[in-house]
Amino acid sequence: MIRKTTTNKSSPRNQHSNIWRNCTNFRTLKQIHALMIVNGFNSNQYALRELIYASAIAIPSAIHYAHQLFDKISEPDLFMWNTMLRGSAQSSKPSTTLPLYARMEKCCIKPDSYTFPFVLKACTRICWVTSGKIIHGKVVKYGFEWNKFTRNTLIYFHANCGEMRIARALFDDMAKRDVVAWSAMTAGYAKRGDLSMARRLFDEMPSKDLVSWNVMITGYVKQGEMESARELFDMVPKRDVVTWNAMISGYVLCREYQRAFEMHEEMRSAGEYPDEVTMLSLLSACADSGALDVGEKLNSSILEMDEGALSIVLGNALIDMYAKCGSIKKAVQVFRGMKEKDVTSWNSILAGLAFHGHPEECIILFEEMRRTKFVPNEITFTGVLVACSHAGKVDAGRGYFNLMKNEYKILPNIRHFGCMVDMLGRAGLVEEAFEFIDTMEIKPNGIIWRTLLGACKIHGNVELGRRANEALLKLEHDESGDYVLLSNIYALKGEWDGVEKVRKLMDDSGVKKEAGYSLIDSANQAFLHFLLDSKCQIPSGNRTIKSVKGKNMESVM
DNA sequence: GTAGGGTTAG
Repeated sequence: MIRKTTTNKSSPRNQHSNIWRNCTNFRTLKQIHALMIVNGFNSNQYALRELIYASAIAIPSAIHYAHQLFDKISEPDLFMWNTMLRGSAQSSKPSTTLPLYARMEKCCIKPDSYTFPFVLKACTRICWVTSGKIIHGKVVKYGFEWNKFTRNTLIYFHANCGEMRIARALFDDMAKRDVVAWSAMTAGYAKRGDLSMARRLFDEMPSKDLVSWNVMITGYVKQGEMESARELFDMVPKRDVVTWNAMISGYVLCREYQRAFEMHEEMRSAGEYPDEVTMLSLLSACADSGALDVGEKLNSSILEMDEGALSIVLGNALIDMYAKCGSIKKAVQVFRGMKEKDVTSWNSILAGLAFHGHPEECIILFEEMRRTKFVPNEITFTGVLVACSHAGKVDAGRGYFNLMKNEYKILPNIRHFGCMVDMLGRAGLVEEAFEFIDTMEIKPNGIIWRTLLGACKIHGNVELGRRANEALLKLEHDESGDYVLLSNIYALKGEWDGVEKVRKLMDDSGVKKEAGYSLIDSANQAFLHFLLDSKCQIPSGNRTIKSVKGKNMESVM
C-alpha cells in the first residue's frame, strides 16, 4: 500500500452536503454537474462554489475541467476567483495563475487577504521573479503586506528566487516572526548553498516544527552533505513522509542506491507509508542502477494504490525505469496502458526506444504522436534525432531537425546539434557535419568536436580530423584548462570514473546553453496586458516565454 | 477556503 500525496481536503461547506462529500473522483464530479444542470442549479451561486471547489481543489486531476467551468460562469464571486487561483497555483501548470489574476483585475474584482498567497505561490513554483515583484507591489497597494499569510508567502517567494536581501528585510521588519517565516528564511539560505547561515537560523529559531527540520535536512541533502543530513535525521523528534523522502532522494542523488532502498524498507518498518514522491525517487534509483527486480516490486506497490489508477508522473517514471533496465516491452506496455498521458509520457517512451536499440519504433511512435493533440518539445526531438542517428536515417533526421525549427518553432540546443553531427558523422558525411557545425547558432562544445573527431577517425578523414582536434584543444584551452588538468590527474591515477565526471562537468558548464523560445498563446494576452499595465518594459514583438530544461520561465524583460 | 519541506523525460 502506498498513500497518495494529494489528500482530498473538504471545505466546511462540504461537511454539510452529502452529495459533495461523496464527490471524490472525476467521474462522480461530472455526474453531479450533470445533475445540477438537469435540476436547474447550474446558476445557483452556492452550488457553483461547491462545483468549482471540488474541481479545482478536492480533485486535483479535474483542474482543467475547473477552468472550463469557470470560464462559463458569468459573474464569479471572489471566493470562486480565489479557489481558481489556489487550484491553478498548486496544479501542474502554475503558470495559468497569473493570467487568471490579470483577468480578475480586468473584471474589477478587488482581491482579499486570501488572494495573494495563492498568486505568490505560483510565482515561487515557477520562479517568475519579475511577475512576483509586480505582485509584491500589488500586495502593498491593497494593504496586505502586514497580513501574516501574505507576508510569509512573500518571504518565501523572495528567499526562494534568490532575493535574500528583500526576504531578510521583510523578515526583520516583522513584529512577530512565526516558525513559517523562520523556515522560509532557512530554506532560502539553504537553496543558495549557504548552509552555515541556514544552520545558524535553524539553531536560532525560537521554536521548530517538523517542516523546519525537513527544510534543514533537505538543505544538506541538496548539497550532497548526507552525513549532516543523517545526523539531523537521527535527532529529529518526529518524522513524516517528507523527512523520509528527503533522505531517500539524497541517497539517490549521491548514487548510494542500496542505502536508498534500505531507507525505504526502514521507512515501512517504522510504519510510514511511501507516497508518490517516494516512488519517484526509488524508481529513478532503479533506472540509474538497473535494479529491475526492485523496480518490479515497486510497480506492484504502485498498482495497489487507489484501485490501480496510475498517475501520469508515476506512469512516466515506470516507463523510464523499464526502458533503462532493458525491459523495453514492459515500458511500452505501461505507456499503452496509461489512461492519461502528458508530453513527458511520450518523451519517456520515445527516449527509451531511441536510446535502447529500437530507433525505428521510436520514429513510428513519433509519427503517432504527431497525429495526437500532444505538441512535441525540445526533449521529444532529442529522442527522435537520436533515433534517426542510430537507425542511420539521415534524410529523416534532416527533415525532423527542420520540422522542429520551422513548424514547432523550437530553437535547436546543443544536444540537438550533437545528434545531427553524430548522425552525419556515422553516415560518413564528415564534411557535411563540419559544415553543419559552421551553421550552428550556438558555440559547439567538446562533445560536438569529439563526436566529429571520432567520425573522422572511423572514416579516415585525416584533414578534418586534425581540424576537429585543433578546435577541441582550443576550446579546452580557452574555457576549461582547469577541468582538463583535473581530468588528466584523474586519468593518471587510473580513476576513470573521475575523468567521466569532470568531462560531464565540462560539457555541462563549458557552453552557454541558449534558452528555447515559444510564443505566448492568445489566451495569455490578458497576462501580457497585465504586465504592460504594471509598467513593466517589454520590447515590442518580444512576447516570449523562455523554456529552460523543460520548465517555462518568464521572459527576462 | 489562506503560507513553509520531498518529485518523473534528453
